[in-house]
Amino acid sequence: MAVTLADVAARAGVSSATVSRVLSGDYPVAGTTRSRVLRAVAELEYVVDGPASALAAASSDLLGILVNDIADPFFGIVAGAVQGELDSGTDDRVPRRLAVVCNTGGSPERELTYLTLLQRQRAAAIVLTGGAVEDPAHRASLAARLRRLAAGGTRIVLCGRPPLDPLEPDATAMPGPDAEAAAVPGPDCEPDARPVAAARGRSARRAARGAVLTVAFDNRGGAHALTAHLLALGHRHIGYVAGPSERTTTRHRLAGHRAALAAHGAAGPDRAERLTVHAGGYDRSCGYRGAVELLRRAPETTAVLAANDTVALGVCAALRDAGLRVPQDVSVAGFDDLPFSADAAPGLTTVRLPLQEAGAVAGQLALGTRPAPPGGTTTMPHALVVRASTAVPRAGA
Amino acid sequence: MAVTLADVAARAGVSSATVSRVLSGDYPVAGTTRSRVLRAVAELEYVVDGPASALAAASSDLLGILVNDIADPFFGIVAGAVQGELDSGTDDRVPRRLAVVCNTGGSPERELTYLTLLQRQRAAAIVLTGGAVEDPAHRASLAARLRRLAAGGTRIVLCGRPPLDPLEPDATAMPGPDAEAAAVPGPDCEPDARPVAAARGRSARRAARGAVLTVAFDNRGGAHALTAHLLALGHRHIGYVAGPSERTTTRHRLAGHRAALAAHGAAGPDRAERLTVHAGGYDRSCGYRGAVELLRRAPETTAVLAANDTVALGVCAALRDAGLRVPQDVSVAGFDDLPFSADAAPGLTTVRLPLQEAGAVAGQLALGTRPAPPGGTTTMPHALVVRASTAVPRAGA
DNA sequence: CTGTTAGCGCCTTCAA
DNA sequence: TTGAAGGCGCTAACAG
Repeated sequence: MAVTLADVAARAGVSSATVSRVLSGDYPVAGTTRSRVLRAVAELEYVVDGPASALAAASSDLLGILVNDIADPFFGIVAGAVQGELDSGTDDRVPRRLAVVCNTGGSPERELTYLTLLQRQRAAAIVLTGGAVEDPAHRASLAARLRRLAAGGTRIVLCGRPPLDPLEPDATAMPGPDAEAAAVPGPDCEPDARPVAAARGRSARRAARGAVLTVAFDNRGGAHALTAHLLALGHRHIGYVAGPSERTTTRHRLAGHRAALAAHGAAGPDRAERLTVHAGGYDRSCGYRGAVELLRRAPETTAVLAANDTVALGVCAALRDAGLRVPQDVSVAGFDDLPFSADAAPGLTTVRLPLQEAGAVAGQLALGTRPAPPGGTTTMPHALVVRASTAVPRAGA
Repeated sequence: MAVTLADVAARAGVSSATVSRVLSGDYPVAGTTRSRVLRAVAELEYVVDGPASALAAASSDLLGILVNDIADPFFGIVAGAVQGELDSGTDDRVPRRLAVVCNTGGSPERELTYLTLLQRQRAAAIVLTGGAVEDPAHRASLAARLRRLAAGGTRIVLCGRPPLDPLEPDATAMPGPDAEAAAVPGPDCEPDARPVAAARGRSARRAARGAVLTVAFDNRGGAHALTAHLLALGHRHIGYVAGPSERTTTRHRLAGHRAALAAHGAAGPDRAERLTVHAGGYDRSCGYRGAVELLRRAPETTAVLAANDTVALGVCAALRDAGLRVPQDVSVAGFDDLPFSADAAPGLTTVRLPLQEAGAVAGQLALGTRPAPPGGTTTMPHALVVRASTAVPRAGA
């Protein structure tokens, strides 16, 4: 049906192997032959058959990107940056690799499902972005799955979620470097993760092969900085509209928040608990509902931290609808610094995460363009961005 | 390296053909055999080799989605909806198809490039979303390319851009139905497109095969409604911060705007021209710069229409920075009704486009789940959403 | 530098 | 209902 290598070969008067070599580029071919082949290719409008080529070469040029919500700019920015790396490396007009963006909707099952689909396509690399679901069963099966894929040669990169748990000593028969790579805790590891001292130091070079690499955000540190900012302004009744409770992102940000409160000698755990509302998701309506609930529970609240910028907008809307002004009556802060945050009215105080950069790094790691970092984990810096949505609490408070 | 069909067959004590049949499902196999095979599959953690299967079956389960900017929620929402259709149809836990989201960045070359990549992967269908570039050369080569793909059996769906131009009578040797399908003008066709009367009526059923289908937005109508709304409020100096000039979306929205002005006997073409600023893109900063330029050219402006909601936010920011209040001093309206628009302060008056629905329809068309519409084009309705960013002009104006 | 020759892993007739 | 066998289009040795 379609035109094949053999057709081109016949037209150019060469063997199909020669055509293949011309097309793949990385093999010496005489100039005249090459141009003759290229002409035939053009005349016949030949397009390589990806599946056949992948089968024969036992490799593919697909890069998978898993996102929790493709409609959320957070993921769009990261995914776009990952994809951008595909086009950069090559000088050719046509990038060789294809990025496959898969929308899991935050569902663990779909995450696993898409992993299967990508494995089926023999994806060269897979980048998992955004917070991970914390359910122990899923956590374990996902980790096992990823390790197996990595061991099979698929490059695996986690972007925006903590590294895989360290392996149990006997969990793998192969003396692979995965264990060490995963064992050095990044900032988003469990606070109580015991550093495996013996594992350090010898893995940096080997980590690139078979290891699960990580590009982490400092969610904990960001939330800490944000809370410290509010405390410094004089706030003592700080509410927190958190994301879904079973997500790593949620827990780490909350932990940073609580740590800052504790360091300040501010609230006891039960009060902090009362001032924390778990929204069901990361969208605007969750923020709205969360704020309503928070005001009901704790009308004395003078500041609200939100799970992210989108949620923060919902919080602002709820406050406005309740007749409260931001920041005169209540301060509000978000997280991520998405593009619209600067344009909200008032401009949103937030923590900027370098999404673009993180995506680019993840992409390079996935392509093998960038050496694996020591320990397997790169941590991106955060920056507190103070805008107009936070101010000193009103006098009466 | 990986476990193959033959391995499973050996384990289950059957032939590889039987395993293949069990896995593909659509073939009679004895119950006991089937369960034995499935057990072997599970024990070996067998995963089908996509490329091999695509090669042998001469078909693939990849669906391509081209977007102009994956970080823009407009595209995220549409792409997410398209992808959602893949998971719905099947009752299985594992959807068979994989969506490939490709980010063109609005570049014609990359659009063509990704088309090649998808063709190479033998994608079953391709959905092109968002406004198209209007450069005649690109337009022609893209159309030719899409028609060829469609003729080759790839389902092609345009979502959010106008249908392909009608074919020249002799442009194709095959008596394919494409010509008719593309010939019935949707609302976003050229105003002067001559309806090919003879073509009507006989194509609806056949359009599904080999035709390029379209899901269109009524950009023209939406802009008309928005402008009429401002005119009704009493505005007479209405500025327009348009998108990049060479995009279909830009031109159609602008045309609707101008038509409304003309119908109202409002502005002469030269004045309308002076009040129109072309931003270089669809992002916030373009809106900001566009508004600054507009204020410079026409300080008497009392209302500004923006290319879309994101641009509108930039416009609002520029106005605020210029000491102007929205809507007291200047009214602002956007387009699309993205989620954040409701939360802007003031809430943005805009035109709601059913992005989710359009994406779903496009997905169904691409999967063949939904019959092709008569004429090949489905037009989605728009709705004017009036919020707080538009009001009557200030008294002095 | 170029041609020849085997497969890659699976699907799909064709027989049994 | 199941098995055997050929080939999908390409790449990667291995010769020449």
